[in-house]
Amino acid sequence: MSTADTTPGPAEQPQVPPGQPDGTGATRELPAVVQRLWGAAAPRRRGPKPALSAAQIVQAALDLADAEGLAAVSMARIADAVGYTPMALYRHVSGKEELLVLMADAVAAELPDIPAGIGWRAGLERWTRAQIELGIARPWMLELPLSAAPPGPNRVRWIDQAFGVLRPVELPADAKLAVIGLLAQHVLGESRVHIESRRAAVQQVLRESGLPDGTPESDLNPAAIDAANPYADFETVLATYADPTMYPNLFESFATWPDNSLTAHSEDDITFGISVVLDGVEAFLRRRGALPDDGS
Amino acid sequence: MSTADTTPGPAEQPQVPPGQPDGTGATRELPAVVQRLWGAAAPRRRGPKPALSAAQIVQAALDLADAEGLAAVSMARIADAVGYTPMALYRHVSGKEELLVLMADAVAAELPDIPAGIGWRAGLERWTRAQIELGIARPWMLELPLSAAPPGPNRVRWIDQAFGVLRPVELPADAKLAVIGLLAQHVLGESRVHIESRRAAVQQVLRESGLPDGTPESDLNPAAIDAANPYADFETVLATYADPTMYPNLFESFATWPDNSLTAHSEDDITFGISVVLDGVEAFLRRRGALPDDGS
DNA sequence: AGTTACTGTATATGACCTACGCGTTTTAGT
DNA sequence: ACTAAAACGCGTAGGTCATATACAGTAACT
Repeated sequence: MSTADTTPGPAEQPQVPPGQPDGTGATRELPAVVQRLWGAAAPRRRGPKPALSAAQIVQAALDLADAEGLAAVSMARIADAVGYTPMALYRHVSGKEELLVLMADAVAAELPDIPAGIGWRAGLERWTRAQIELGIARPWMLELPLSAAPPGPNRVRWIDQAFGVLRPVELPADAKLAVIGLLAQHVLGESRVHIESRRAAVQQVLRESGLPDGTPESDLNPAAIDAANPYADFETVLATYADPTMYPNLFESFATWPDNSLTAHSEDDITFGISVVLDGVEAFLRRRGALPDDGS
Repeated sequence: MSTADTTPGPAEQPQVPPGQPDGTGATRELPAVVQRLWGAAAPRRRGPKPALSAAQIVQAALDLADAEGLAAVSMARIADAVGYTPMALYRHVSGKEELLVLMADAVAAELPDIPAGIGWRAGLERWTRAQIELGIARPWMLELPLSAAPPGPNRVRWIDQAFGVLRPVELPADAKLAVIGLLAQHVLGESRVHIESRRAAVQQVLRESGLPDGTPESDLNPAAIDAANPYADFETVLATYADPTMYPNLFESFATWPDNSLTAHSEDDITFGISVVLDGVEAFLRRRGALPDDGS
């Protein structure tokens, strides 16, 4: 409910679709979805007052995705949720693709503010971790076909936060952007791995307890899920099919394994990933002489 | 989806576990797709000799995906390509989900061997770069819903290669696996960014030259694509809608930008990402005392 | 021979996105 | 106040998709 219900964008650009000629000559027509993303301040027009709104539609889509996954997000289901017919949605959203883009930006609104003055490393760690946690809380985000999705206000705000963290670091802006982009990539992969690993663990618990496939995760013992080995399938496959002469290096490592079994991806792995990447970033910053003297 | 309640599927006949149950006690029923992935040597049975094969189907799917993207990969299109009816495919593949898993493993067969003895860092760089290049060559790979996809022989071989690279490094196997997993994540994000950046550049060239949206990339001047600024949309959006007071840190960095414009993601960014991550890995290895003395 | 298992096919179902056109409602311009 | 334009929500329908089901032909085994 606290999400983007009303976009109070001060940049109220009434209805002028093309960018304005502001000297830079960047007068290029922007996709319609961009206008919808950026406030697109409703210019009072004729006709009946709309009973439905894009925000309502997006909210219903978010609820659906949270409850039943992205596959459940269909125009029909959304229309049902808001109490209208499927075709009514098309008055407020150009199509499903645009809806997904709006969803992607809407979730970014929930990302927290990074407090200033906590240092670049702690700041970047918070920035990265917040995104990973968001990805874990809303696994469907990773399924979004974000191919070349235009940036929305909330996502830009999140980038702005990263630049805020990097404010005391003396580095050209393009280098900062490269670092931020690197962390954003890491986030994507890390939450993906975490989610898949958890899904595998849930599957294993389901199989062991003999419950049907559609059992909701809430019916399971959380401790059992944490204890389950998400690599169980992998191990079984290797033991059943794989030939040691075919994968000599893998089996050699297996042999020296403490208990011959793989360890689960967990919270510790998230910390591991962040710290390794930030170590790399720190090396980069040092090499560029970008760290203040107290940043040793 | 797993909504199929106890639906055995049309192609469920060979319940004979094709692999040799070698008495390790790990006799757990594996998903049917695993059997198809791992050889699953067809036991000569009665009936007409199959004219079609799973390999043909997968190949046709790969061709389709390469030519027109993953969205073009439908059972009907594949059937048309191989000259059979859509339902014929289900005799060789349990469904579309399995087909996608088979595709994912099939492309991994093209990954090269990493030569031994080139050192852990150069080896891991090759390993990482090869994957990124594969992702760029086949962008649809990143759209695959690989949720908890079981590993296939080619993918396991690729993991084995990584363990081969890390052979001289003294590290417990689980730590090696964590490092490999971290790099695999990085690969995912890096190719994704690269692809989206390129797609944006193509779009920009298309718009500038006034060509229709469906124009194949091959009709464009490659030099123009390389020269195009993939951040053009981002810049225009910021200039048109964004308020500097709303994104102070971002605009401050903008102000000190050399030429006030963003730089393109290119080959250099791939190198940057790999080197930063490997720097982090190196710091980790050093901390664990895992590097041989000559590895300074 | 008969039996059995396996092949590819034809038909059908349900879900999905969305183009098109309709009647209705409200406001802008006169 | 009156009119006309514009926007609203809806009904219908068409196309694509994955796949369940029933069927006819074929090859091996008994």
